[in-house]
Amino acid sequence: MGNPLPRDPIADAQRNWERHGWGDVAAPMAAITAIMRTQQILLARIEGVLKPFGLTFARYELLALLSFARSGALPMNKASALLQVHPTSVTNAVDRLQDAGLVVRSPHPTDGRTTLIELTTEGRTLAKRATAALNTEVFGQSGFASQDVDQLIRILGRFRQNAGDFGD
Amino acid sequence: MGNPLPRDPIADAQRNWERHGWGDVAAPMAAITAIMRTQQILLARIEGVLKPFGLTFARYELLALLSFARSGALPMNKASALLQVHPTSVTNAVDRLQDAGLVVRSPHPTDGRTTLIELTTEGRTLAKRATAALNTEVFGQSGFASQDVDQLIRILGRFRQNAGDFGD
DNA sequence: TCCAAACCCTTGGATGTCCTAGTATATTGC
DNA sequence: GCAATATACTAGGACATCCAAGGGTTTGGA
Repeated sequence: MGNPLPRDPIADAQRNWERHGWGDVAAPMAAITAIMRTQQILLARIEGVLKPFGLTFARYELLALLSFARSGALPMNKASALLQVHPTSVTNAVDRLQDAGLVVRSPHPTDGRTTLIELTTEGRTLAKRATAALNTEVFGQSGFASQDVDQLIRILGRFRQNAGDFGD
Repeated sequence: MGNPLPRDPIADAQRNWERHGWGDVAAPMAAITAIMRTQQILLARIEGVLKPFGLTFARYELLALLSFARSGALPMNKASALLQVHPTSVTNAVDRLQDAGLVVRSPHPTDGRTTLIELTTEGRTLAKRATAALNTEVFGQSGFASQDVDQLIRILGRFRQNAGDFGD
């Protein structure tokens, strides 16, 4: 989408903030902006690896989640909570995965309000192959040094907990 | 969108990865997933602060970029490069900002292909107010410890450089 | 018992992102 | 000088996310 810039645009923004009298929040601004940009880069890599499988990241996440459920099935509201996305996003993803024959919807045995999402055989197979691809092509070459990975997990873990993502 | 989960879903995913024989990439997977989730949380906070101004983050970023340009104007392709988004995304944002009277399009004086985006007076004022709000309500209370901010800037800065975002 | 409140999923609408083309203008090379 | 190539912006389409609203199901208190 573009060639490398001559200079780091986020460092420039940080200098601009300082120059305009916001020196006290320039560093957190830069850190947050860097997180946004890093997410964008990582998402693009992930989507690139998943494209040959006909998957997007949103659909892959759902598939992977189901593949780790003992029964291979989960209620939609559970999936929504675990993936931390809006219920309508799950509806959307399930629609497409179902069209692709990777999951099926089935009624909950005891609660008429709830719909279960269940992996099909093809869905389970594809999840396995896509996971292997992501592991070798993205996570296995993340570009983060080992100790930086630990730092990220620690810093972002604490942040997410403070943000109310999970108790414990 | 949901209540806090009893346990950290990313830590769970990491354990799942290890249990299924991907222990060597489980940590980077967890770090990357944490970045995705953190971005989601931060974006929601930012959008919440900008909503009263009638702005989204995408539009705010463009407005802020223009407000730091000496002349208050930038070619669209420059904005696309600096914000590191697709040109069509800039077109989209400019359409809406122009409808809101915050920017105007004007022809480039010497290059007939190029369109300049220029801040209006209202645009400049709104950018200033929105920046103040973000600084006090988001960046000023990011929830990251000062030394963690430094770590993030360092780790993510190196990552972005290796990813080809900028030279230097 | 039974009705109101709570919960679950889906539809429809607004935004944003990217990709692929298409149109217009500049630049380059012969 | 002119054709071929490159660059800039925009239109249309595919996806994803969220919010608001609606219809069906359960639950809980009067």
